Amino acid sequence: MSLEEFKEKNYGKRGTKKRDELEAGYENFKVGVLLHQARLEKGMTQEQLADKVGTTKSYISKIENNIKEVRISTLQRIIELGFGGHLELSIRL
Amino acid sequence: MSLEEFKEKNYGKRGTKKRDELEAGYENFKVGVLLHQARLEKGMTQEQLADKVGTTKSYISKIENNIKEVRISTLQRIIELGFGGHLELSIRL
DNA sequence: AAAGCGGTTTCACTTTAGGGAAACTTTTGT
DNA sequence: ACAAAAGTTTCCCTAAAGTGAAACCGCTTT
Repeated sequence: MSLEEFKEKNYGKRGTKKRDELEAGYENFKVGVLLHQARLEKGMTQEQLADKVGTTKSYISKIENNIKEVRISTLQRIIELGFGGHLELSIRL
Repeated sequence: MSLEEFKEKNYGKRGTKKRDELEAGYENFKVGVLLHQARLEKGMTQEQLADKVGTTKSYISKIENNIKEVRISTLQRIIELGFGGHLELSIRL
């Protein structure tokens, strides 16, 4: 899914400053999108995910919107506890 | 490559406390291994990599040995600037 | 219209990644 | 055996992640 498709699908016509900023860094953007998409696929709310992980919905929101950079271990923890899945990492040279 | 294979290949018979600690968290361990392996494949020293990324060899060493947790954006930057590659992230549900 | 729900933002605090310099250790090459 | 190169560890600082509580914003639903 492209950045444009994602924006259209998930944010429609609102368009705040924060979302515009996101366009500047697509790589960073992907982390939030990844989590957002996975959560939607599991049909969970931010609060449900937060409870499973042992955090708050405000924190989940910040990650999905790339307000906060995230550690690899943090993303792994969220995916494992929240979804029962795991994060795959690989380097493409 | 498994944890055992990696240990045998890279650390042999020495076995310090730090390396023992690494066994406790294989997931974390993988980040260091990933970077270490990529660097060896490129035939670079820690110092050469550090110079390309704009940091120091001491920092690279800490990441490879999991002394420091690393942010996703940091690992991306190292891979892009250091190797000209990119980090692939995916969630396995 | 107001209560409820999902999501976002703000404020505020603590911990730790990011970072370098330098000393130290291990490995390698001659 | 020794010097040089590669890698590790320690010390130390600053900026940002990690984190929650609570207020707030839109949208439904009753």
